[in-house]
Amino acid sequence: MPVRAAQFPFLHETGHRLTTPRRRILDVLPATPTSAQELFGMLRRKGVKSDLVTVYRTLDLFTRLGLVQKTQFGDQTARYELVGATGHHHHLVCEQCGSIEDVPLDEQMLLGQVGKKSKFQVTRHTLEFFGRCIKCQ
Amino acid sequence: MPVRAAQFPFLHETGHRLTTPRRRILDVLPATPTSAQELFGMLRRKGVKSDLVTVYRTLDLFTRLGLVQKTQFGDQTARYELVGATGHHHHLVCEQCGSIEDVPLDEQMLLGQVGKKSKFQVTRHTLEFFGRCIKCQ
DNA sequence: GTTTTTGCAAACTTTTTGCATGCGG
DNA sequence: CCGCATGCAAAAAGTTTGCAAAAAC
Repeated sequence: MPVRAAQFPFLHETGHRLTTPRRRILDVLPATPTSAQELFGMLRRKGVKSDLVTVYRTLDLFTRLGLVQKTQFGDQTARYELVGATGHHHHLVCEQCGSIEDVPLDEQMLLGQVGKKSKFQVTRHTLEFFGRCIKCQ
Repeated sequence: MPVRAAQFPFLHETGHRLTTPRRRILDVLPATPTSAQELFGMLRRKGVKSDLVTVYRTLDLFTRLGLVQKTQFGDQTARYELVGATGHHHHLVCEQCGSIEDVPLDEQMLLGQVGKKSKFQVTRHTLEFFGRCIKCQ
């Protein structure tokens, strides 16, 4: 598990503790956008006793540390995904079946366009596509 | 008010009724992302008695009709804006003061990139930038 | 007249907060 | 041991639903 080994120092370096709940959440966190409730369910199913509040707090911490990326699609649910090996990418969200496909895109040009049009200092961005997946067409 | 005059037939054509609450909401709806609560407050301040539930239902209808665009930034609040004259555009959201700047971008290239990499059929997309506005830098 | 829409109450979902207890370093 | 982190209970915030009364057409 190179991912886990690589993530742990991250906590210590920033003055946070490596606790069992945090390790468990890191164990199940996929690289696909997943809600806190879903993660909580995944832990339960693995027989790990956990608390939804801890899941939220941990995801918030991981997001602040840059380990996790938080996204929101149409609904009012936040989704979290491990940034890990896959790196920065975007999503194709099927409005019929809810499936999510990852897609890497080169958006340098967009950032360049923004820079030309405004003095706004961009630190991050979200880019999501909605429509029909191959199966639902 | 060319906007209002242009919007109203939209309702009738799709079998919906032109009611006072809908007209009032259209009156205050800005072309900048605004939450249901905020709109409700704007109506109150104008002395218009209204109901938050009606605001939600109306915004949902307008969104389905394409009059309004729904977006969600980091928080769990949905924001709605009139699509009207400004047309499709994106947002620069300041994470310090919450101000929102509009920015028109040419994203054809991105859609082209998606088309090359996947058979997914894109119907709409969201693209938001976060960072520091000019004042907050 | 009859069908859509509204307003109110209440439910529901997701997320946040407060605080005593527990665990990591 | 000291202090950050957890778990529990409860609250907050945002949104949705059911239903009788009102208003469009």
